[in-house]
Amino acid sequence: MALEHAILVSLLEQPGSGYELARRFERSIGYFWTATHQQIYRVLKRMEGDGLLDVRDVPQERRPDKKEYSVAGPGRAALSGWLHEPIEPESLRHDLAVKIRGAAFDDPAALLDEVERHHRVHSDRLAHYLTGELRDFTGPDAPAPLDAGQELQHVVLRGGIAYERMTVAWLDDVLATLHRLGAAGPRR
Amino acid sequence: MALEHAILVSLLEQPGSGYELARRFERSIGYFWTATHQQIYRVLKRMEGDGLLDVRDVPQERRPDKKEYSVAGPGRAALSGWLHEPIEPESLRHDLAVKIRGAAFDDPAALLDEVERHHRVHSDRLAHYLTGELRDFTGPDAPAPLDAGQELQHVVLRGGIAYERMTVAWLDDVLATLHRLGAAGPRR
DNA sequence: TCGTTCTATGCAACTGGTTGCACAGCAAGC
DNA sequence: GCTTGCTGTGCAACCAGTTGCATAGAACGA
Repeated sequence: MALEHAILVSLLEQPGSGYELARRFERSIGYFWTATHQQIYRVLKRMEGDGLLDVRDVPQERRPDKKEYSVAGPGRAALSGWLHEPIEPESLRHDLAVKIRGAAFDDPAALLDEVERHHRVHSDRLAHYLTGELRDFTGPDAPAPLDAGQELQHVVLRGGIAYERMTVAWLDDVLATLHRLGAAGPRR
Repeated sequence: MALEHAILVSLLEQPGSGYELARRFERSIGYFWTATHQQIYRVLKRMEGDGLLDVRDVPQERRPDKKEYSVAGPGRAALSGWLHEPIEPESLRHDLAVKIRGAAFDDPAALLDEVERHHRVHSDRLAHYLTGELRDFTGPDAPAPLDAGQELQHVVLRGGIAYERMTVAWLDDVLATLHRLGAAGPRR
């Protein structure tokens, strides 16, 4: 259950409410682990019950109160334990690849729009990551000597950048292949 | 539920039993969608009940009988419908990245073994994919002009190859970063 | 002959994640 | 004044996927 661990890491980097966590999962943490707010609230409650997290009610002006979570001692221990456990190298789960192979039994050209749409999404993500990298790590406003935490965040971000770059290049390959098949023989 | 669709594609490419499907999910289809035999049997049964698949009992010599599944008309229609639906571009779910960010709050050097292990697994997968590519698509024994289905299988395999290559390169980057941090200051 | 491996199928319990819905206060624009 | 959108929290139902276990015949080597 890596969501728990992702939450621990995120709260160690910066304590926050469920809502704030949900927003982080749309951004940085979400680059490599996604979660909806419903799930986050549920897991936070369980983790609090298990003593992994501390909560603090924070009244706010001009907005609803929030519960700010932070990592308690046992939470830190749980994370440390997990870090020392081996995990399975994970495999892809790529619907689009299933579709592409399935297109052999349908009209390959019909996939063009879909593939182009994915291409746009991944290009946008790539641009977004590159902007973030410039802002936080390589640009003039970035902290001059990065500390260990920042170095590690950067190497993870470089992974996201590499992934998106690779995906965009592959989708170019897919598009070229689909065009080639469309030109050769429209359908089976 | 892409497992259903992955099964349809696989059975269209070649009818087979649950057991054979499970083996394919360890190989080619498994490059981009994984499933255990328990799940496959359960889904096959449901799909048969829904009329998407036909079954045929095949007695075998020297081994237990098997049920050979093939795609029925409605199954083909279901696949075609799905191919025309847009799907969400998916995001990574990468435990290792969570661990790497978490290492900032523990001993980064302790991750070295784990990262090296993942590096080996991905290198092996890459080698395996490249062997398969040579055998089925680019080598002298490959069919000379590929048909549409083979072209599409090949472009998907190229995606797997690109993914593994990218991952191996990134893990090199991660290793270098961890070494650098270990040399600079052992722990926080 | 005995343990192991391979083919072949399956159930049951659990857990993690998704989807749909609800409530509430406040701000901003039409 | 009304709708829209943002912050903030949550429940309930469902579904997909994992884990552990069970069975059974045949082959194969120690």
